[in-house]
Amino acid sequence: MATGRTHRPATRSRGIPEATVARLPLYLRALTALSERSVPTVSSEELAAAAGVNSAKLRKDFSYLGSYGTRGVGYDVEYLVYQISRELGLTQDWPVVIVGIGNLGAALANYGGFSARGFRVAALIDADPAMAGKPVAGMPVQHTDDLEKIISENGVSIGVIATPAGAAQQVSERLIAAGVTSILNFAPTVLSVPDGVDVRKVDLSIELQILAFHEQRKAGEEAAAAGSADADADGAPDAGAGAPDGAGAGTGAAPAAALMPPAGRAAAAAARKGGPDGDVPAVMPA
Amino acid sequence: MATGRTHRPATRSRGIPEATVARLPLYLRALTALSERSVPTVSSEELAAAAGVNSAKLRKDFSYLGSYGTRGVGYDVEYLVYQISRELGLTQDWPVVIVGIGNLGAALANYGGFSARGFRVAALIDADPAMAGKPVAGMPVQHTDDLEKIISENGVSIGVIATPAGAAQQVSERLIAAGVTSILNFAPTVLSVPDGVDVRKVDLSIELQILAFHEQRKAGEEAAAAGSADADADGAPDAGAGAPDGAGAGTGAAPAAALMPPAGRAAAAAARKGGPDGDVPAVMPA
DNA sequence: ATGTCTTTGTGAACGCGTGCACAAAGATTG
DNA sequence: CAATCTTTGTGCACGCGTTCACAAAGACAT
Ligand SMILES: NC(=O)c1ccc[n+]([C@@H]2O[C@H](COP(=O)([O-])OP(=O)(O)OC[C@H]3O[C@@H](n4cnc5c(N)ncnc54)[C@H](O)[C@@H]3O)[C@@H](O)[C@H]2O)c1
Ligand SMILES: NC(=O)c1ccc[n+]([C@@H]2O[C@H](COP(=O)([O-])OP(=O)(O)OC[C@H]3O[C@@H](n4cnc5c(N)ncnc54)[C@H](O)[C@@H]3O)[C@@H](O)[C@H]2O)c1
Repeated sequence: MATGRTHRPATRSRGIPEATVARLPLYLRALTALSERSVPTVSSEELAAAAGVNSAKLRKDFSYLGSYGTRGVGYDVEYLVYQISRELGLTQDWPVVIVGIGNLGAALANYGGFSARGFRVAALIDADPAMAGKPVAGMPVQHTDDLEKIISENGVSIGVIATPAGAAQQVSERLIAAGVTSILNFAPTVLSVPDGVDVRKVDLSIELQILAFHEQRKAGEEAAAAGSADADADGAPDAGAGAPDGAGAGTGAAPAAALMPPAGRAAAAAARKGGPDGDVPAVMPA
Repeated sequence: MATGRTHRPATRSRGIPEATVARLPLYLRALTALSERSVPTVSSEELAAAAGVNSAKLRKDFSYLGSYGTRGVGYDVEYLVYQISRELGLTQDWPVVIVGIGNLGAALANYGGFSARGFRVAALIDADPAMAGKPVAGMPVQHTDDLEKIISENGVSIGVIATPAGAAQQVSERLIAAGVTSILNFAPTVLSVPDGVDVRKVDLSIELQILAFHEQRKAGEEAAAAGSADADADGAPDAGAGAPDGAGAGTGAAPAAALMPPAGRAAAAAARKGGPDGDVPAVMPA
């Protein structure tokens, strides 16, 4: 996920819970699809299924927006599309700049889903002089020197950062100084920004690591289940992925032992899914 | 953000809370940086600052892994790097396939951050016959026909979907049938998957919409504050930056407004940042 | 050893988010 | 108009996550 937003009491602002806000785009997408099929109304049950959420949750979410449904019937699709769009601020135009037009930045620039929802790529900015003027997605790349001018002249308040991690903080500072108050950061770094500026991050690496964690846990459970017959029931497969935990020098032991030998790793690895996967070196970042 | 995971009791699994798991990669990144600078130990305070979280939260997170710190001193960097890596399952090799080698897929394939953490791109798969054999990121693109074989032979359990939305569900089904149990989905669709399969999604459009919501709210508050004297007095650099907003591009073509009630739309638009227009309607979400 | 100082690990309180369950509201039918 | 059926809107309870605050643990100095 991309999470983010610098901490904030969240209170105040009479408004909608953060969790609900994060789901509104999901509802909107489902509703738009229904709208295109000229479906006039939907029940909370149907819409919830389409959006992949619980229907009670959906109704509660909508209740924060007001009472837009009709009991016994459901919600008017078109009306709800409008209400959610308005709530999200999509009834206005949001110029956006993308900074760092490399592999990812170029892909983003070419992405059609941008303009589909009221967002407009106002400019593409890169520090590489060789890129300046070069057209990407039918739009000339502009040099970082003009960043402030571009932000200011276009009234940009949302910036997307797709530069290398090392440049991200500095780029964010320039964007903010120029007037940007919302940043979507693709660089794998924690951005430090002043209050009042929202930052959301998208980090591929983190997503994969979270998946790997669950994958490992699943493999562990599988191994445990296979090992002790098949009487799973509710075994509560301890987190430590089984073996490796207890074995490794217990807690409180002298920490100085830098890298420990990957003990029971073999077990978990062997328990992997089907497929002749013999090797498995203990690859480790350092 | 990317959020996701199909619902799940979440409880059970004697283990680490989901929220903690999501932060471990963050800690790991900060620790890796310290490790590269040969810093031997860090306090929870320092590390928390580097990771952008609360120090109490960090300590509690680590407490789920065990007692790896030394009171009065802090945490041994190398040791912690190892423990977290092990917990996340990064001490083993995770082959990954990317399906849909278009703009985004190609960018992902070229991304170096993949292999940096134990993930290895095992194959690039696309349905376009014209792509087959073409090298992307030094690796020949393979055709979808061989998807099952590729998954099976490489023991792949993590798949990345970067196809158009329309193809995502079907692709996920093929991946799952072939043995994949974790999916990172970049297509803007809700994937329906069986229990036991983890799905995380990254949706640029949703992130932007969430930012737009907060941006709009900020603009509303600002307008309200400006209307009632200038009682703010809170350092804030006053994001406005004085852009000739209202006049220029502004809210050019009304996007979806053509629909139902033409109510507060004008007000919302007028409340955009900067514009020192006199009016100031107390823009408020209904 | 003893005392002081630093920092961890965690008990406890609190707030947010989720989901159940149901009364109320309105449509629909007779 | 009354009865019935459908679906919303929400009160309530529960569990997870966050944060505070502090006792205990250990390092370090004397
Ligand atoms: N490519 C991916 O799939 C992917 C996935 C996840 C995260 N990321 C992250 O996104 C960022 C970009 O990735 P990429 O693969 O496109 O890298 P890239 O090297 O292809 O592109 C980076 C671009 O940023 C430009 N740049 C460098 N410093 C700059 C500055 N100070 N101001 C403006 N532009 C600057 C460079 O000229 C280059 O064009 C990296 O931080 C990467 O870690 C990429
Ligand atoms: N480009 C971005 O920055 C971006 C950002 C967010 C989300 N997305 C989403 O990511 C997805 C890919 O975006 P893109 O810009 O790379 O699109 P694209 O059209 O450039 O690439 C899509 C690729 O998928 C391939 N494909 C189509 N059907 C397939 C199938 N059934 N099996 C395998 N491959 C198939 C196509 O041949 C093509 O190469 C889209 O769903 C898009 O909405 C893209």
